[in-house]
Amino acid sequence: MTDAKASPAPRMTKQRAAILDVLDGTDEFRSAQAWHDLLRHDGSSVGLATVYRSLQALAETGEVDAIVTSSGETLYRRCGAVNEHHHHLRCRVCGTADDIEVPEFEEWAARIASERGFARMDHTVEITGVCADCTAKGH
Amino acid sequence: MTDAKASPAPRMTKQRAAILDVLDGTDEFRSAQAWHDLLRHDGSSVGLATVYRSLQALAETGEVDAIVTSSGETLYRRCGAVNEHHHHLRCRVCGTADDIEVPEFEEWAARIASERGFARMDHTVEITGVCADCTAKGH
DNA sequence: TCACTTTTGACAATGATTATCACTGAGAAT
DNA sequence: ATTCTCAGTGATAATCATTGTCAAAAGTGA
Repeated sequence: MTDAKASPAPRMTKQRAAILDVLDGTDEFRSAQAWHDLLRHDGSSVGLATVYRSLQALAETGEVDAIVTSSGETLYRRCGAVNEHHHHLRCRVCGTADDIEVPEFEEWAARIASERGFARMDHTVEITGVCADCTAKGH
Repeated sequence: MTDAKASPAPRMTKQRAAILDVLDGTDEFRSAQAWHDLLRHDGSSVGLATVYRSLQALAETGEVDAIVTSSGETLYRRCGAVNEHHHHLRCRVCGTADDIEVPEFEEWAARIASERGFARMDHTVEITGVCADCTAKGH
Protein backbone atom coordinates (compact mmCIF):
# COMPACT_ATOMS: atom_id res chain seq x y z
CA MET A 1 0.00 0.00 0.00
CA THR A 2 1.02 3.50 -0.55
CA ASP A 3 2.28 5.35 2.41
CA ALA A 4 -0.09 6.56 5.06
CA LYS A 5 0.59 10.12 4.04
CA ALA A 6 0.29 11.41 7.55
CA SER A 7 1.83 14.85 7.75
CA PRO A 8 0.47 17.48 5.33
CA ALA A 9 4.02 18.68 5.04
CA PRO A 10 4.44 22.05 6.72
CA ARG A 11 6.82 24.45 5.05
CA MET A 12 9.14 26.82 6.76
CA THR A 13 8.50 30.21 5.24
CA LYS A 14 9.94 33.45 6.48
CA GLN A 15 6.54 34.60 7.67
CA ARG A 16 6.00 31.43 9.66
CA ALA A 17 9.44 31.86 11.14
CA ALA A 18 8.61 35.43 12.07
CA ILE A 19 5.40 34.32 13.73
CA LEU A 20 7.12 31.62 15.75
CA ASP A 21 9.66 34.23 16.68
CA VAL A 22 7.27 36.77 18.18
CA LEU A 23 5.37 33.95 19.79
CA ASP A 24 8.54 33.06 21.64
CA GLY A 25 8.97 36.61 22.77
CA THR A 26 6.13 36.49 25.30
CA ASP A 27 4.10 33.85 27.01
CA GLU A 28 1.03 36.02 27.30
CA PHE A 29 -2.25 35.28 25.62
CA ARG A 30 -2.82 37.65 22.72
CA SER A 31 -5.34 37.88 19.92
CA ALA A 32 -4.37 37.09 16.36
CA GLN A 33 -4.67 40.75 15.52
CA ALA A 34 -2.47 41.71 18.46
CA TRP A 35 0.23 39.30 17.28
CA HIS A 36 -0.13 40.76 13.83
CA ASP A 37 0.41 44.29 15.14
CA LEU A 38 3.44 43.09 17.04
CA LEU A 39 4.87 41.56 13.87
CA ARG A 40 4.32 44.80 12.00
CA HIS A 41 6.12 46.78 14.68
CA ASP A 42 8.98 44.33 14.42
CA GLY A 43 9.31 45.22 10.77
CA SER A 44 7.81 42.06 9.37
CA SER A 45 5.09 42.63 6.79
CA VAL A 46 3.18 39.43 7.37
CA GLY A 47 -0.45 39.53 6.27
CA LEU A 48 -3.23 39.31 8.77
CA ALA A 49 -4.78 36.29 7.09
CA THR A 50 -1.47 34.50 7.32
CA VAL A 51 -1.25 35.18 11.02
CA TYR A 52 -4.73 33.75 11.50
CA ARG A 53 -3.92 30.68 9.43
CA SER A 54 -0.61 30.03 11.13
CA LEU A 55 -1.96 30.42 14.64
CA GLN A 56 -4.79 28.09 13.80
CA ALA A 57 -2.46 25.50 12.37
CA LEU A 58 -0.14 25.78 15.35
CA ALA A 59 -3.06 25.42 17.73
CA GLU A 60 -4.11 22.23 15.98
CA THR A 61 -0.71 20.66 16.36
CA GLY A 62 -0.60 21.75 19.97
CA GLU A 63 2.31 24.11 19.52
CA VAL A 64 0.29 27.03 20.80
CA ASP A 65 -2.59 27.28 23.23
CA ALA A 66 -5.84 28.88 22.20
CA ILE A 67 -8.64 30.12 24.40
CA VAL A 68 -11.82 32.00 23.62
CA THR A 69 -12.65 35.04 25.71
CA SER A 70 -16.13 35.87 26.92
CA SER A 71 -16.39 38.44 24.16
CA GLY A 72 -15.76 35.77 21.56
CA GLU A 73 -12.19 36.69 20.73
CA THR A 74 -9.66 33.88 20.38
CA LEU A 75 -6.36 34.34 22.16
CA TYR A 76 -3.13 32.46 21.50
CA ARG A 77 0.14 31.97 23.29
CA ARG A 78 3.14 29.78 22.76
CA CYS A 79 2.95 26.43 24.41
CA GLY A 80 5.39 24.77 26.78
CA ALA A 81 8.01 26.44 28.96
CA VAL A 82 5.12 27.63 31.06
CA ASN A 83 6.38 26.24 34.33
CA GLU A 84 5.07 29.22 36.22
CA HIS A 85 1.67 27.69 36.01
CA HIS A 86 -1.14 29.52 37.69
CA HIS A 87 -4.67 30.63 36.97
CA HIS A 88 -6.70 33.75 37.39
CA LEU A 89 -9.78 34.65 39.30
CA ARG A 90 -11.29 37.61 37.52
CA CYS A 91 -14.14 39.93 38.41
CA ARG A 92 -16.58 40.28 35.54
CA VAL A 93 -17.57 43.76 36.63
CA CYS A 94 -14.44 45.67 37.56
CA GLY A 95 -11.98 43.39 35.81
CA THR A 96 -9.48 42.95 38.63
CA ALA A 97 -7.72 39.63 38.62
CA ASP A 98 -5.99 37.64 41.32
CA ASP A 99 -3.53 34.88 40.73
CA ILE A 100 -4.55 31.60 42.24
CA GLU A 101 -2.86 28.27 42.48
CA VAL A 102 -4.54 24.91 42.50
CA PRO A 103 -2.07 22.13 43.22
CA GLU A 104 -5.00 19.78 43.76
CA PHE A 105 -6.28 20.53 40.33
CA GLU A 106 -2.88 19.99 38.74
CA GLU A 107 -2.64 16.63 40.46
CA TRP A 108 -6.12 15.71 39.42
CA ALA A 109 -5.41 16.65 35.82
CA ALA A 110 -2.28 14.53 35.83
CA ARG A 111 -4.19 11.57 37.25
CA ILE A 112 -6.93 11.79 34.66
CA ALA A 113 -4.25 12.00 32.01
CA SER A 114 -2.57 8.76 33.01
CA GLU A 115 -5.86 6.99 33.59
CA ARG A 116 -6.92 7.64 30.05
CA GLY A 117 -3.52 7.21 28.51
CA PHE A 118 -3.21 10.81 27.51
CA ALA A 119 0.17 12.43 27.16
CA ARG A 120 1.43 15.96 26.93
CA MET A 121 -1.47 17.29 28.92
CA ASP A 122 -2.21 20.92 29.18
CA HIS A 123 -5.13 22.84 30.51
CA THR A 124 -6.61 26.26 30.77
CA VAL A 125 -8.77 27.28 33.66
CA GLU A 126 -10.73 30.48 33.54
CA ILE A 127 -12.57 31.45 36.66
CA THR A 128 -14.80 34.50 36.82
CA GLY A 129 -17.22 35.94 39.29
CA VAL A 130 -18.30 39.20 40.86
CA CYS A 131 -15.99 40.45 43.57
CA ALA A 132 -17.08 41.55 47.02
CA ASP A 133 -16.86 45.26 46.19
CA CYS A 134 -18.94 44.98 43.07
CA THR A 135 -21.47 42.77 44.80
CA ALA A 136 -21.79 45.39 47.53
CA LYS A 137 -22.42 48.00 44.87
CA GLY A 138 -25.38 46.06 43.65
CA HIS A 139 -23.85 44.42 40.60
CA MET B 1 -23.52 65.39 42.20
CA THR B 2 -26.97 64.42 41.18
CA ASP B 3 -28.79 61.31 42.25
CA ALA B 4 -27.11 57.96 42.66
CA LYS B 5 -29.67 56.20 40.49
CA ALA B 6 -29.19 52.59 41.42
CA SER B 7 -31.60 50.17 39.76
CA PRO B 8 -32.62 50.98 36.16
CA ALA B 9 -36.08 49.55 36.87
CA PRO B 10 -36.85 46.55 34.65
CA ARG B 11 -40.25 46.48 32.97
CA MET B 12 -42.37 43.49 32.17
CA THR B 13 -43.27 43.72 28.53
CA LYS B 14 -44.99 41.03 26.50
CA GLN B 15 -41.81 40.31 24.57
CA ARG B 16 -39.81 39.86 27.72
CA ALA B 17 -42.52 37.58 29.05
CA ALA B 18 -42.41 35.57 25.82
CA ILE B 19 -38.66 35.24 26.11
CA LEU B 20 -38.82 34.06 29.70
CA ASP B 21 -41.47 31.66 28.57
CA VAL B 22 -39.47 29.89 25.86
CA LEU B 23 -36.46 29.95 28.13
CA ASP B 24 -38.46 27.90 30.60
CA GLY B 25 -39.40 25.45 27.89
CA THR B 26 -35.98 23.86 27.65
CA ASP B 27 -32.88 23.75 29.73
CA GLU B 28 -30.54 23.40 26.80
CA PHE B 29 -27.97 25.94 25.83
CA ARG B 30 -29.04 27.80 22.70
CA SER B 31 -27.74 30.80 20.82
CA ALA B 32 -29.64 34.08 20.87
CA GLN B 33 -30.59 33.49 17.26
CA ALA B 34 -31.85 30.01 18.03
CA TRP B 35 -34.06 31.36 20.81
CA HIS B 36 -35.29 33.99 18.42
CA ASP B 37 -36.26 31.37 15.85
CA LEU B 38 -38.04 29.41 18.54
CA LEU B 39 -40.02 32.50 19.51
CA ARG B 40 -41.00 33.06 15.91
CA HIS B 41 -42.23 29.52 15.58
CA ASP B 42 -44.26 30.03 18.71
CA GLY B 43 -46.04 32.89 17.01
CA SER B 44 -44.32 35.69 18.86
CA SER B 45 -42.86 38.40 16.64
CA VAL B 46 -40.11 39.54 18.94
CA GLY B 47 -37.25 41.33 17.26
CA LEU B 48 -33.80 39.79 17.15
CA ALA B 49 -32.17 42.78 18.81
CA THR B 50 -34.66 42.53 21.63
CA VAL B 51 -33.80 38.89 22.17
CA TYR B 52 -30.13 39.77 22.35
CA ARG B 53 -30.75 42.61 24.77
CA SER B 54 -33.00 40.57 27.01
CA LEU B 55 -30.71 37.59 27.18
CA GLN B 56 -27.83 39.87 28.00
CA ALA B 57 -29.76 41.59 30.74
CA LEU B 58 -30.89 38.28 32.16
CA ALA B 59 -27.35 36.97 32.09
CA GLU B 60 -26.17 39.99 34.03
CA THR B 61 -28.69 39.50 36.75
CA GLY B 62 -27.79 35.85 36.85
CA GLU B 63 -31.21 34.65 35.73
CA VAL B 64 -29.73 32.82 32.76
CA ASP B 65 -26.38 31.18 32.19
CA ALA B 66 -24.21 32.27 29.30
CA ILE B 67 -21.27 30.43 27.82
CA VAL B 68 -19.09 31.15 24.81
CA THR B 69 -18.40 28.32 22.39
CA SER B 70 -15.04 27.74 20.81
CA SER B 71 -16.38 29.33 17.65
CA GLY B 72 -17.19 32.48 19.53
CA GLU B 73 -20.94 32.09 19.69
CA THR B 74 -22.66 32.87 22.98
CA LEU B 75 -25.16 30.35 24.23
CA TYR B 76 -27.82 30.91 26.87
CA ARG B 77 -30.05 28.74 28.97
CA ARG B 78 -32.32 29.33 31.90
CA CYS B 79 -30.49 29.17 35.18
CA GLY B 80 -30.99 26.82 38.06
CA ALA B 81 -32.34 23.25 38.02
CA VAL B 82 -29.41 22.19 35.91
CA ASN B 83 -26.18 21.24 37.59
CA GLU B 84 -25.21 18.74 34.94
CA HIS B 85 -21.91 20.50 34.80
CA HIS B 86 -19.05 18.74 33.11
CA HIS B 87 -15.92 19.47 31.11
CA HIS B 88 -14.09 17.92 28.21
CA LEU B 89 -10.81 16.16 27.74
CA ARG B 90 -9.82 16.64 24.15
CA CYS B 91 -7.06 15.07 22.05
CA ARG B 92 -5.12 17.73 20.20
CA VAL B 93 -4.27 15.34 17.40
CA CYS B 94 -7.38 13.38 16.50
CA GLY B 95 -9.87 15.71 18.13
CA THR B 96 -11.87 13.12 20.04
CA ALA B 97 -13.34 14.42 23.27
CA ASP B 98 -14.47 12.67 26.40
CA ASP B 99 -16.78 14.12 28.99
CA ILE B 100 -15.24 14.31 32.41
CA GLU B 101 -16.59 15.37 35.72
CA VAL B 102 -14.64 17.05 38.42
CA PRO B 103 -16.72 17.38 41.55
CA GLU B 104 -13.55 18.20 43.44
CA PHE B 105 -12.89 21.07 41.15
CA GLU B 106 -16.40 22.40 41.48
CA GLU B 107 -16.05 22.28 45.24
CA TRP B 108 -12.70 23.92 45.11
CA ALA B 109 -13.99 26.70 42.88
CA ALA B 110 -16.89 27.32 45.24
CA ARG B 111 -14.54 27.45 48.20
CA ILE B 112 -12.20 29.94 46.55
CA ALA B 113 -15.24 32.01 45.67
CA SER B 114 -16.46 32.33 49.23
CA GLU B 115 -12.97 32.83 50.62
CA ARG B 116 -12.46 35.86 48.44
CA GLY B 117 -15.98 37.15 48.69
CA PHE B 118 -16.77 36.49 45.07
CA ALA B 119 -20.30 35.81 43.96
CA ARG B 120 -21.94 34.33 40.89
CA MET B 121 -18.90 32.30 40.01
CA ASP B 122 -18.44 30.68 36.69
CA HIS B 123 -15.54 28.86 35.17
CA THR B 124 -14.25 27.32 32.02
CA VAL B 125 -11.90 24.38 32.06
CA GLU B 126 -10.15 23.32 28.90
CA ILE B 127 -8.10 20.19 29.13
CA THR B 128 -6.14 18.95 26.16
CA GLY B 129 -3.55 16.27 25.56
CA VAL B 130 -2.57 13.58 23.14
CA CYS B 131 -4.54 10.37 23.46
CA ALA B 132 -3.05 6.89 23.74
CA ASP B 133 -3.70 6.02 20.09
CA CYS B 134 -2.09 9.14 18.77
CA THR B 135 0.83 8.79 21.14
CA ALA B 136 1.35 5.25 19.87
CA LYS B 137 1.39 6.58 16.35
CA GLY B 138 4.27 8.77 17.23
CA HIS B 139 2.50 12.07 17.75
C1' DT C 1 -56.05 59.89 31.37
C1' DC C 2 -51.19 62.31 31.17
C1' DA C 3 -46.60 62.81 31.25
C1' DC C 4 -42.35 60.49 31.51
C1' DT C 5 -39.13 56.67 30.32
C1' DT C 6 -38.00 52.39 29.06
C1' DT C 7 -38.31 49.07 25.52
C1' DT C 8 -38.92 47.74 21.02
C1' DG C 9 -37.93 46.82 16.11
C1' DA C 10 -36.02 47.46 11.56
C1' DC C 11 -31.87 48.09 9.79
C1' DA C 12 -27.22 50.01 9.53
C1' DA C 13 -22.75 49.40 11.48
C1' DT C 14 -19.00 46.76 13.85
C1' DG C 15 -15.49 43.73 14.40
C1' DA C 16 -13.40 39.37 14.38
C1' DT C 17 -12.61 35.66 11.46
C1' DT C 18 -12.82 33.22 6.90
C1' DA C 19 -12.99 32.74 1.92
C1' DT C 20 -11.12 34.09 -2.64
C1' DC C 21 -7.83 33.89 -5.92
C1' DA C 22 -3.84 35.31 -8.45
C1' DC C 23 0.88 35.16 -7.35
C1' DT C 24 5.26 33.69 -4.98
C1' DG C 25 8.72 30.82 -3.22
C1' DA C 26 10.11 26.22 -0.65
C1' DG C 27 11.58 21.94 -1.59
C1' DA C 28 11.90 17.90 -4.65
C1' DA C 29 13.32 16.13 -8.91
C1' DT C 30 16.25 16.55 -12.77
C1' DA D 1 21.86 25.01 -10.52
C1' DT D 2 17.33 24.97 -13.06
C1' DT D 3 12.68 23.46 -13.42
C1' DC D 4 8.46 22.10 -11.73
C1' DT D 5 4.61 22.21 -8.43
C1' DC D 6 1.81 23.08 -5.14
C1' DA D 7 1.49 24.80 -0.27
C1' DG D 8 1.78 29.30 1.48
C1' DT D 9 0.89 34.23 1.08
C1' DG D 10 -1.54 38.72 0.97
C1' DA D 11 -4.99 42.19 -0.42
C1' DT D 12 -9.48 42.43 -0.12
C1' DA D 13 -14.25 40.89 -0.27
C1' DA D 14 -17.44 38.17 2.22
C1' DT D 15 -19.60 36.19 6.47
C1' DC D 16 -21.76 36.21 10.65
C1' DA D 17 -22.81 37.02 15.32
C1' DT D 18 -23.59 40.87 17.88
C1' DT D 19 -24.30 45.91 18.87
C1' DG D 20 -25.72 50.73 17.85
C1' DT D 21 -29.32 54.00 16.23
C1' DC D 22 -33.45 56.30 16.66
C1' DA D 23 -38.26 57.04 15.90
C1' DA D 24 -42.38 54.76 17.34
C1' DA D 25 -44.92 52.00 20.92
C1' DA D 26 -45.93 50.58 25.45
C1' DG D 27 -45.17 50.31 30.78
C1' DT D 28 -45.80 52.86 35.16
C1' DG D 29 -46.69 56.28 38.55
C1' DA D 30 -49.35 60.49 39.42
